[in-house]
Amino acid sequence: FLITEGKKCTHLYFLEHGALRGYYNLDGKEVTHWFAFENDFVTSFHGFITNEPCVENIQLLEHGIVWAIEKNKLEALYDQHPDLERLVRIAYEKYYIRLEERYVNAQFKTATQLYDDLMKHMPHILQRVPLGHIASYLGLSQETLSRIRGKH
Amino acid sequence: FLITEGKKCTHLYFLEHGALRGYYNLDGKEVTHWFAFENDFVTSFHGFITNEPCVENIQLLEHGIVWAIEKNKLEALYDQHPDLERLVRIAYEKYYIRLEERYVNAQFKTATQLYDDLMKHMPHILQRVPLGHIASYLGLSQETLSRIRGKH
DNA sequence: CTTACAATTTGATATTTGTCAAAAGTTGCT
DNA sequence: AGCAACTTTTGACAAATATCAAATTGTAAG
Repeated sequence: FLITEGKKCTHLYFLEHGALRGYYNLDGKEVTHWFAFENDFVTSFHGFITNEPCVENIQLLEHGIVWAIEKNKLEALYDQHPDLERLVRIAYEKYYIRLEERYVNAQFKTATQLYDDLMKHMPHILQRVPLGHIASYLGLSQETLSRIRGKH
Repeated sequence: FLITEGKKCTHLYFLEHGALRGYYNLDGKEVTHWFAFENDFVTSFHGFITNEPCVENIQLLEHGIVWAIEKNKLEALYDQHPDLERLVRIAYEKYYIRLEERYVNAQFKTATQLYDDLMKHMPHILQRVPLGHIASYLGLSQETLSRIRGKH
């Protein structure tokens, strides 16, 4: 685990190699809300940004290489290198619209469409991650996802 | 309308006073995906960030005051004033976690919980916006929302 | 190879929410 | 007041997905 529920989240991580999952507990269930793979920046954004104890867990799913930088140090670097701050601003822009797209999809597509989209955009995920995690990532029950998958 | 579907979205707006709604068309239906009120920054982020023609419409729901700045000018200002870029970075951070929260709610709460949360966080919305818009904002049909509302 | 444990699939049924159609309520205008 | 257009509510029914339980399959260790 990189981060666990209730702790402060003081680092931004960069995943050089491997797979991570971010999830939190809701009514006793683990709800996966993202996966990260090679070359992703990762943290519990809510905790990192607000400095409140974080609500989610970040779990390593494979062996991998992760780099970390402390929030304080990152902010000190912003002062020295406006270029870096620009890079981060642009990263946020990209992450924002990516999330926006996921939001719209989750809300208005059927289970089958969600699965097909995932197959198209992240086909490798199916080999690397157990089905239950994928189901909760898509907001479906594992049984529903299994049935959808059966129809091929 | 501040922005309509298919056009380039070259401005960032600041809503001093009034109410806006952002929506797009899906299978012939209008899907509202956000509202904005006093003191919100607004644009069609996807279009603004990628420079692609935008997919959404931004509509004024009341008389109001809106300020606008062109993307080019804003970026020129970033070069002159790193402080401004910082401000924008921080704004993106806040918008990001707000969207993240909405995402999780939409996916894992029941219709009734969504409505109760909205009542708690944006009670004024009900006086200012027609029910149909609110329903699609929450990802519900208007009939479902009406029935939920009836139980009080 | 066999056993034990975990992950996935299948089946039966229940719940939630959506859809369509009609009725009731609002609002603004003349 | 009375009409037209729009918004909200109500009812009957259909569809999608969740839930619970059990069976099956996959996997790693000894």
